[in-house]
Amino acid sequence: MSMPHPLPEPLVELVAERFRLIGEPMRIRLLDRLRDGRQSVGELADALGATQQNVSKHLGVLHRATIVSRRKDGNRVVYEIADETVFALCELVCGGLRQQVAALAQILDGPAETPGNTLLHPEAPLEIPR
Amino acid sequence: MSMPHPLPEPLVELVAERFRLIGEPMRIRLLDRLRDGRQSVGELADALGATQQNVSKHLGVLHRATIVSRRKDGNRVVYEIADETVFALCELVCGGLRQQVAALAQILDGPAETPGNTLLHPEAPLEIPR
DNA sequence: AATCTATACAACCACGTACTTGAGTAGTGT
DNA sequence: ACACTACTCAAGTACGTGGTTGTATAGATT
Repeated sequence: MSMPHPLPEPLVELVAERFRLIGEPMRIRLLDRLRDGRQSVGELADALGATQQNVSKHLGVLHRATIVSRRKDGNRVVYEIADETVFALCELVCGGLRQQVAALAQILDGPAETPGNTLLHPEAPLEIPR
Repeated sequence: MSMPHPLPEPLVELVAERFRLIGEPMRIRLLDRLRDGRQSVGELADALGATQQNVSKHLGVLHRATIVSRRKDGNRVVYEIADETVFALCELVCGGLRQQVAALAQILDGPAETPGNTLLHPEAPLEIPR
């Protein structure tokens, strides 16, 4: 399950788009809300205090990317998570952030000798002054 | 190792920024090249056929986000991956893409009855016509 | 010292896109 | 048939940012 190494250009583009797609606060909020199960546009709009149009637009984007699925239910349109991997992605990112703040905290507290810490770059003299 | 559920707003912002950061073709190319080990700005610029300034700029962004680390080596500045999780992220994304094309292929080949396929939304009548 | 190389920084432009506002279209109920 | 609700689509605006060009600085070379 590994990627080709000199990452072929089209793949680069695809992956970038995917990340860019998720890298939007409103869309992350929507996905987070959808963890509670399928919900309609209006429900999501109310919950997030956003306009119905804006929510609809963002859901459209997520749908076109097959990250959420769409279902008509009478009058309303109900969206649902279609690609669960997004949450795994978020978990990973959060984990990375956690590691960074942990590394920072450790620096502030004191150098307690914990090797293998390549996160954060406090190897002092490496910084370039101006 | 789970995230808080009603994702707090600041976290939403942080995560989004992280994704947006990686969701840039040039930066993905740079990270991909750095898998071969530490490299200087010039080397990367040559390898990618990009201007030195542009590469430097993007590396600066990645550095500020602590995704790469920076080291002065004589005349040159050498960059290196600092947060390996980015590759895990790419793997996950690629996996997701793979699943999607697999699902698509399956639809094209014929409905061979493989349940649990929530990716892609070919549950026909759910689409909204115009 | 003078020059060459490698890099970062600043200003600029062009383009994409998030959000708003306004209009159109299904479906529901009276 | 009419009104109401829920949603999508389209146009307009504002802002962020990727790429270019030009310049400044640090280190190596002669």
